[in-house]
Amino acid sequence: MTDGHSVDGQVPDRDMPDGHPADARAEDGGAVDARAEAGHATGRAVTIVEVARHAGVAVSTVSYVLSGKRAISADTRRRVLDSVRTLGYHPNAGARALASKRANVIALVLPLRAGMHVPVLMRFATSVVTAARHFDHDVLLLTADEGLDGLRRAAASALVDGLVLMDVELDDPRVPLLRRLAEPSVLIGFPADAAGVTCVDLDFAAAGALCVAHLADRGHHEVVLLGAPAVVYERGTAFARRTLEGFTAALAEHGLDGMALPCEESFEEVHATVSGLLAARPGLSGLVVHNEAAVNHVLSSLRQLGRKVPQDLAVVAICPDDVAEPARLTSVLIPAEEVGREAVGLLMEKLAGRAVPPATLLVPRLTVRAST
Amino acid sequence: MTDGHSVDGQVPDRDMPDGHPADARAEDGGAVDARAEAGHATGRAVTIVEVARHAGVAVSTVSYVLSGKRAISADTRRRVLDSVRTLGYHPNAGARALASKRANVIALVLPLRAGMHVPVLMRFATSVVTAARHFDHDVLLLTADEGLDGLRRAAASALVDGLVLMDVELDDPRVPLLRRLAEPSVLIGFPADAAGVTCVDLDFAAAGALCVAHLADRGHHEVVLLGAPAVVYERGTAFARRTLEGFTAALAEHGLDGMALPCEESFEEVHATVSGLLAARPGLSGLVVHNEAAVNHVLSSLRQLGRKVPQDLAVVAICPDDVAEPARLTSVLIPAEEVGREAVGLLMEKLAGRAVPPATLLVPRLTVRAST
DNA sequence: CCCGCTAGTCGAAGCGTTTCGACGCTTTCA
DNA sequence: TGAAAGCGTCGAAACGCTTCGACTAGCGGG
Repeated sequence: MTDGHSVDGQVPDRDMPDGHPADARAEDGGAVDARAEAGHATGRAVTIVEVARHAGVAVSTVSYVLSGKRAISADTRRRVLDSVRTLGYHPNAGARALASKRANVIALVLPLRAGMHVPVLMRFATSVVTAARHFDHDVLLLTADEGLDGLRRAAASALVDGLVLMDVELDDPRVPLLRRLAEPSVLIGFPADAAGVTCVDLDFAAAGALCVAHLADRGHHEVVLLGAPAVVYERGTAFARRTLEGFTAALAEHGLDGMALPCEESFEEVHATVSGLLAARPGLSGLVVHNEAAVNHVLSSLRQLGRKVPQDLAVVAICPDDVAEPARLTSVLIPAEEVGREAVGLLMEKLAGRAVPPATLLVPRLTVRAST
Repeated sequence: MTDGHSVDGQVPDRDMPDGHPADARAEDGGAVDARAEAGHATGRAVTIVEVARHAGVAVSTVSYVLSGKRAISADTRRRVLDSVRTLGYHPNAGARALASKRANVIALVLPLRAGMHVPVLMRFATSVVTAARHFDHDVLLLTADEGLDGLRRAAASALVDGLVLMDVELDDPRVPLLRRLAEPSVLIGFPADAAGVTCVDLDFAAAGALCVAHLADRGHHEVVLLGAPAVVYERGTAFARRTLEGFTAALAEHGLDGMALPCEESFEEVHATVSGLLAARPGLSGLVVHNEAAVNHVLSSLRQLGRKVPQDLAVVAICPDDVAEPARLTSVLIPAEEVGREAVGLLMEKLAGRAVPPATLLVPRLTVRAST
């Protein structure tokens, strides 16, 4: 409940005892960086020349202090850093990009397509932003509307140094373009032909298999996978297909009976699917749900049909923890944070000119909760 | 699947079999020709100097053709534009920003807080991106993690020209900062003290009142508002509070009996709230739901409790159309697209140095569907 | 004692644009 | 018939930073 304000602690200019921030004058007294007019949004910004003058050194020395690319004596370094703080200096991003040929910005390309679970997408997105900031990079948001031209434009104009793409399809038109782009890129998800591109994702095939193995362990003989909406499969979305493959293979491997069904996201459709399924398969005792939006509906539906979880039916979900946890669902976590971090990490490696593995598959982990 | 190549057609780099109109510098000739591979992401990018040489004009002329800031003869314009296309020229964003003091990038600040409905947030976000692109601007994504420092940094380094902030609280710590920033900003939502900042949002007070009026029209005498999770109110989120105010005022105005309740988002909690409510208020006949995440649970819950909508209970929702439509809910639309577009439009006006109204309230519209 | 190092610093040359002032020409209009 | 007022174009000066090469000391090794 104090969440809304927890951020404040990190912020120097809101330390006022009462809620009403006093006027700018009072704040400036306290904050180190505020003395220069910089604190007050005056017109012109502080430049490196002024910092150099203030510290009594050459412009290049300031630059080297800030970048650490050459040795600087402790004394000089301190003086420069002091001046930077006193004047409230922030390097001009455009000038820096022009001179260094690095914008320190990466593009996050996220097509918002039907059937994708937006909250999960956003978790990826925020983890990418956070990770990028750790490398002192910012994130430019590119959406589908502009299509390939958006990527081309951002790359060609040196607006961004590299790209992270989400929601990759098996036959994704962006992939051939990426192969030809000078800027490095990392995909979250796997296209059918991943040659020449760098990909990272949860190992969904292993995840599907893991769910089956868990249910087999628990002694179930007949299990069904409720997956993404049909449109997602038709489009060839990689993660959905791969889960399906892993699930199917594991079924055979463990000698279980079962099948997979796509699953829409409205309560009515879920309910129809579930009740149809239960009617058709009286022996069914295990359910794998790989659809964040539908998973709660599935549980409601089972409740409404009078089936107890896990007594009558065991349920394993493949979804983020914040969906699984409140519902006390045994689940394979979708590690959005980790994937985003990994993607950015790989991109930074490529930007540094280092080689990276073309494919990174994160090992799925299953957490047992109350539903199996 | 041919998409990946159809766009390539726009980069006419195959016009070259014929020699280019004799380039004076033989030595450079190689560089120009190499540009033919521009479509193929070769190393160095085309610069305005090469375009100027290719078109046989001065660099400044190319710039003026592209910016339209000075009159250029039709003939020259055509030649320059041809060269631009032939060489696949994209102005360097950093250089442009440095020289013009405009990055052509705006920041989208979106704190991802508990209780906010992410899909709705994303609709705002994408509409902001789309609108920004119409003004030839890109969007930098800033999240909460960096807090105020993120804003300060982006603004001070001239990374962005202006900011759009979402999910504004009544007492938002970002507002005082914005007032002091040189960069213009627009808030989506209203803080308690909106002096000195530009805000735009749906008129939630009017929306709440509109729902009550509609129910009163339908002859209901006792109505309840199911709102956002409690934490959202405690935090002082403006839109939640304002809906509440509008609702309460309208209740009095129409002489209706009723009250407002916060509402959590899990099915169990919703169900508890709803059944408690029905037990406590046997006369209740109308429900206003302002909680995108809970609205489907409310309907499930009513179904489970054997209450028919709208016969036993009328339901009006305040939510985006894609939630209301499938459920056939009478609703007041949250016009995310329109709000985003308006916010960007206002920001562009401010960037152009023009005055804008400090507050823009979009008039709510109610769509009658099957639930009332 | 000279040489070559290294650490620490400086000056200046770009980086690719935009934009300002200037320069010839034409038109226009007192 | 000039003066004034465009029009279309050019050259060059910024813009604020990074980075390269050069320079100076101080120092250890031959």
